[in-house]
Amino acid sequence: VTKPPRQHWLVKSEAGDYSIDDLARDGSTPWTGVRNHEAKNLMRDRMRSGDRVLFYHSNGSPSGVAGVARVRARPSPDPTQFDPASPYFDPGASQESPRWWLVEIEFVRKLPRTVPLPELRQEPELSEMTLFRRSRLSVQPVGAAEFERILKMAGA
DNA sequence: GCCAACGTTGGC
DNA sequence: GCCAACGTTGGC
Repeated sequence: VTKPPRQHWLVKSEAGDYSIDDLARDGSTPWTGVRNHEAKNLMRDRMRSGDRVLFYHSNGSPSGVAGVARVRARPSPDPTQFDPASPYFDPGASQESPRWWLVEIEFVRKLPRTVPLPELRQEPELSEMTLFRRSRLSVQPVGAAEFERILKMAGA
């Protein structure tokens, strides 16, 4: 039996909203609130338990990759879509046919330093990253070589 | 805080 | 089905 190839991802969060330190404290967290279909489809259909994830702080000064996480467990419906009190409530979703899905994200480590976006942009090996072309996609694939390169840049 | 990019909504 | 208006994201 051959193992499936390891996949790599990047997820974004504003540090003031939910940071790598928050994830370290919680251990793991359901990645709620994604309301973009492409990002949702990646979580529902492509992510596998054990996949490695770069944790990116967006809208920061500077923005950048701050930590490493991993995917845990199977995709499940995002419960916030059913909660009228949640800002992520979706009146068009139902328990029978959920519209939004998530995976659990588990803390692995905080990087020795946050690798800032301008530095990522300057690195030739990273020139094809989805991050630069699809800046608003909050869950996105990352190449294995890109992933390793960024860890090196962080001094990890 | 500003604004460009871009995804979504809704009128027609 | 087109596209203008609008809201949100995220870099700076």
